[in-house]
Amino acid sequence: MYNINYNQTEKYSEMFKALSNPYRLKIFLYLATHCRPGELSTNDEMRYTVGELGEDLEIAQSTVSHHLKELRQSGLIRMERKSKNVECWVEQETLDFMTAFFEVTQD
Amino acid sequence: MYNINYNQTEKYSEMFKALSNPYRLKIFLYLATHCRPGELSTNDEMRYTVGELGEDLEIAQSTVSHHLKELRQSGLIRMERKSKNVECWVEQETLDFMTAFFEVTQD
DNA sequence: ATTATACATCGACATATTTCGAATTATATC
DNA sequence: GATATAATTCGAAATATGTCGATGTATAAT
Repeated sequence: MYNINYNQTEKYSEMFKALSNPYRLKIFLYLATHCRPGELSTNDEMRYTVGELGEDLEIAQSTVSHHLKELRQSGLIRMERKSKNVECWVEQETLDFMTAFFEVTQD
Repeated sequence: MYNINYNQTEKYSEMFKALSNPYRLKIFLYLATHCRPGELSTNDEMRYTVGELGEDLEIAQSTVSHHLKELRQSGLIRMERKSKNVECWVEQETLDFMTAFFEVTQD
């Protein structure tokens, strides 16, 4: 019998829920895979605005906004207003947290 | 811009949905963490029956059955009838598939 | 101040999920 | 065959989620 941090299961289930919706998963993957290696998420080049995501992924604007909010609340992405736009990018720490989950399940 | 297997996003969102429910996540973690290293899932010792899961996790029996079905359909666990009981265990291949997801999001 | 652009929130409807007791099915025992 | 045990399916009610047009709000430009 092994210790697992059962306190964190709520957090994990929230993040899994965030990724369970096809639109949200697509948005998340789009952000994650457009982060070129070596570049930091602090670099404007690899952030996407709400509008860009809607256009690129062909999702209604209000729907994108709604889903981004959920992704943000679960901790998977971060958002920051930059003048008229709101920029979005993945939260690396949360990714590491997720990766840890599947390490716990190994051996 | 990086290749990602967008064909597999449906499968991934299904698995994430399976883990998004607190009960299902607990069941899955219970199965996963009670697999002691070195033992194979083909070993009866580390399988759990539907009834055991319900008792140990204090979930109504029909609820457990329902959630196990969803975990199985998403490919996260396997089930096999053994006389009166149905034994459950995690599907290692699917775990690897999940782990791969977060490797894709890295770098 | 007016106008334009980008995003968030609201409202509303449709659909899906969750949960568990009750009824049903499968298997074993006597 | 009758009974007991284990699990699935059914039914039903409550709750949650998904979607998007319409409306509201924040910022910038003129």
